Amino acid sequence: MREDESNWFSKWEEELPSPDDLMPLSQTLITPDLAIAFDIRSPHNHHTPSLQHHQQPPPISTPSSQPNSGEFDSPELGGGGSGDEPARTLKRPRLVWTPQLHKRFVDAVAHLGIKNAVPKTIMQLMSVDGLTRENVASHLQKYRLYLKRMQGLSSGSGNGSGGDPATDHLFASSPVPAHFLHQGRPNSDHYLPYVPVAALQQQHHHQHIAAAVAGHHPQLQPRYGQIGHFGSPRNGQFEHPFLSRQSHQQQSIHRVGTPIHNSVPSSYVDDLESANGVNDDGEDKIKGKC
DNA sequence: CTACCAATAT
DNA sequence: AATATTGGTA
Repeated sequence: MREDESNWFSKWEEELPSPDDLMPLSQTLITPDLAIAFDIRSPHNHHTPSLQHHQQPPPISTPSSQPNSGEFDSPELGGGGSGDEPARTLKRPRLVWTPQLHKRFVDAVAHLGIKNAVPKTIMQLMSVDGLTRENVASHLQKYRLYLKRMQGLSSGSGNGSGGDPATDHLFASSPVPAHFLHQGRPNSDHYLPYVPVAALQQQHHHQHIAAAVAGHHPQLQPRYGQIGHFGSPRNGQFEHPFLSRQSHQQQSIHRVGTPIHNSVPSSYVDDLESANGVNDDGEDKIKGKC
């Protein structure tokens, strides 16, 4: 009855996302306050990678030049206008869940186990700076619905089109760990594999990826201004300019049980996965690293 | 009081 | 449709 333990461990090992793939991801999500505090209102658009700037009223000031190409809106800047900022009360741009981010999310959930996969924990495990609990909670909610939906339908074949564009979207882009589909472990004790690290770290390495790309799907996701150079026109798949670590999140981690302290992986390897698109799931390769 | 979750709003 | 925000509850 309890051989589970050995089992899950084995499974766990197999499904290991590889530490490199896990921990140190970071996105350049900047918190508004921080940005402001640092005065990063860059006159040169420092566009935040995955954040979509919902600019305020772009009243006028059409930036002139290039009607079509660069739409980087510099929010209020542009030189023009808004001299004063709303100082406090800034809204954070909507987070865009890229396949990469989602992957991280799924991995985190998978490794935490559905049971312990709650927003706060997930958030901490993801270690994506700038990510808030609410961001994760919201996504988690949707993800759960997706899982449920998927359980009910296993029949494959029905769909003729080979793709359920309407059903999956982003979620389909990352393999759902099998055990997710039927969870059976409501109670029982199973030790926690490990507890997230506190994140006490400060690094000042300036690594910058500059532009990375952004080829957004021409078909979906219509407006995006990013500079579209770089093309991988028909290549598909997007990449994001990740990087930059700036940890600022700090909360008490009092969670339970087995205090297996683990240390912070200092790896910096970003997983520039090729984001598989639809099809070809290609789980990650597990890099056996011990 | 903090965090979760489901519902609801944008 | 995808995220955010809110409200009730544990």
